[in-house]
Amino acid sequence: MAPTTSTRDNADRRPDARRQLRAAGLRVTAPRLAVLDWLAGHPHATADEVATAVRERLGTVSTQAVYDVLNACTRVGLLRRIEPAGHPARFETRAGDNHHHLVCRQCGRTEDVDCVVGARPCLDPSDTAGFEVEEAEVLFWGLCPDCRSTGAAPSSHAHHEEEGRA
Amino acid sequence: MAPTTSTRDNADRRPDARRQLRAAGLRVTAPRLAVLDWLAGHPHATADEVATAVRERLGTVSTQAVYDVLNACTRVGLLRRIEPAGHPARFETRAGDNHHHLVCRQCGRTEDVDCVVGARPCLDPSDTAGFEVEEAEVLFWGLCPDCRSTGAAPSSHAHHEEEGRA
DNA sequence: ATCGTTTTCTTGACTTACTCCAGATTAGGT
DNA sequence: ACCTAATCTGGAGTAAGTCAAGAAAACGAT
Repeated sequence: MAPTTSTRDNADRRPDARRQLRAAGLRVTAPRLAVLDWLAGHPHATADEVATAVRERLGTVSTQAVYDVLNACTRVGLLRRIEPAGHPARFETRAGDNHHHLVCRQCGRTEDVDCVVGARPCLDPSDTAGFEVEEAEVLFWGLCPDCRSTGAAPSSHAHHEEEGRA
Repeated sequence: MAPTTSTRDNADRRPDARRQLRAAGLRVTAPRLAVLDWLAGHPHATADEVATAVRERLGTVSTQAVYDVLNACTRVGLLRRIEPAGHPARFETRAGDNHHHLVCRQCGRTEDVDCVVGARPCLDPSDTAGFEVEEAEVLFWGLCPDCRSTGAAPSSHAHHEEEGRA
């Protein structure tokens, strides 16, 4: 949040990221380092949040670059993408272990939940319908503490706030 | 798929839908009946597919009307909306029971999976972080039979087909 | 240290899947 | 049959992300 870092390109602040990128066969670039570095301290951020943070550090970074970085890192497994229905995608550096998420229906706030079961795919469908199942994604939907206190209980349907457009 | 029905408004083909709408406090309209009726025989259809099907039956129906119907019915629980990451939302009439889904990463084909556990929320997170958990959504990701045979194994990262844009 | 190749970043248009708005239309109780 | 609220129509608007072409870096070899 508070950019205590100087304006100059501080590409080496997190040697981790550098190493990880190399190991994954990706080139080490300032935007990539900045994304990985910042995301390590701010899990579950949206692409937009990442872009803002990275720009604060590096100056100008194109939206496209941010998406490219996020996609490339996700592809090689350095990042994990979570896409809760109705909310923009969120990214986290905690990838690889198989943990799940708790998502607030209202504000989209996302928290980690350790896997209830254990190893991936962690659950088995009773009938796979011929599919080759690769992963079980578990999402717990609810209301975060903040949204709970701000009224608007999601209990029964039809409260005047998500009311179609009548 | 084959509209064996005559072109005229066959609003009564599915007395079920009529009854359900009334019970839910929604007005009985031709688009609503058509949507519910068709969807009953074509689960996991996208809004676009629904629109096409409904137009085949009723002639002109606005996109907005389709979305309104889908949203209204979802809101009162006559329909369930599934929104797999990276794919448009899908709708099904099997709502209320708590079953899960199997989604093809490639083509988005969706199939039902009966709940492994039982009653909602069906799973409990170890630590709710202060959230009021309401539902556990389980999505099994994989490849459907068709996409499996069309090559493109999703096994390891970086095969030339989802290659960012290099 | 410099070069050349390959990957990555920039700019900016475009797409998809929806939602919003204002006004015309219609359902259904009385 | 009427009235009024609920529902549709048509068209613009939005959010989130993708595509494309060329400029600029990064890496490896010289």
